Amino acid sequence: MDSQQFYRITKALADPRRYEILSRIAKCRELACSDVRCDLPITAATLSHHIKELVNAGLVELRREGQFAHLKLRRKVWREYLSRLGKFKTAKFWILFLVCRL
Amino acid sequence: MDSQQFYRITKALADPRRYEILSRIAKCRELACSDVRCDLPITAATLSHHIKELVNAGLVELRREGQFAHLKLRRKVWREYLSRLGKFKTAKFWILFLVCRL
DNA sequence: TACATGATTATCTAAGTATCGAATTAATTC
DNA sequence: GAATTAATTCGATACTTAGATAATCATGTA
Repeated sequence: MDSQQFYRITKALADPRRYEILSRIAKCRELACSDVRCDLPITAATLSHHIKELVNAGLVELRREGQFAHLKLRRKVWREYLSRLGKFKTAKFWILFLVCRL
Repeated sequence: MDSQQFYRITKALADPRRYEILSRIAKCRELACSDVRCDLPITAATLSHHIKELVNAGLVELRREGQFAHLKLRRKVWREYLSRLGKFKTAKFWILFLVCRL
């Protein structure tokens, strides 16, 4: 995962509504746009905008079938993101790292 | 960690510059503002603004000592955040969860 | 006391963006 | 073909915010 994708994902998560949308998608194997929106107080246009951001970030996969757009979380990308986010390298880490290479 | 703090943290991470700042703080046990800024192309005022966001989010602890403000990552909060972020509850999870409680 | 240094606050601006309504495209159904 | 439904695109609006400058506060030092 390159820096650009990392930052796109971070930004995509930063809007609570969009995070909620991602969360709904993540809870299912696959979900249509209309089902995502069902009880959210936003218009279809707004949802479409959020979906585009999530797809651009590489977090969500979109499959068209007839009138419907089915959404799916790209779990591999999600795992990669979590893994990268978790890794601040501390001073202790670097000392250990260097010592182990002696 | 309540929802409000969760969203504050998510927002705090969403600016690349601020993430870089957090990253620098995380790499040390403690760091003064002036050391954080050393080679960043931003004014002290801007740094101060970012620091405030990080402190408000509960991610960074600020300790004053004379003229200096020393910054430290609150690692417990960071771990809690990562843990919460990682947990989308899938349908599979809920089925397992319910079955296990029979 | 005067000066220097680290940090904060206040105010402003430019850029970005969440949201909407209206129009549009595309597939389905009558 | 006409009507319906799912989704997208466009343009406008309202709000947020990263960043700057200038002024201020607080501490340390000559």
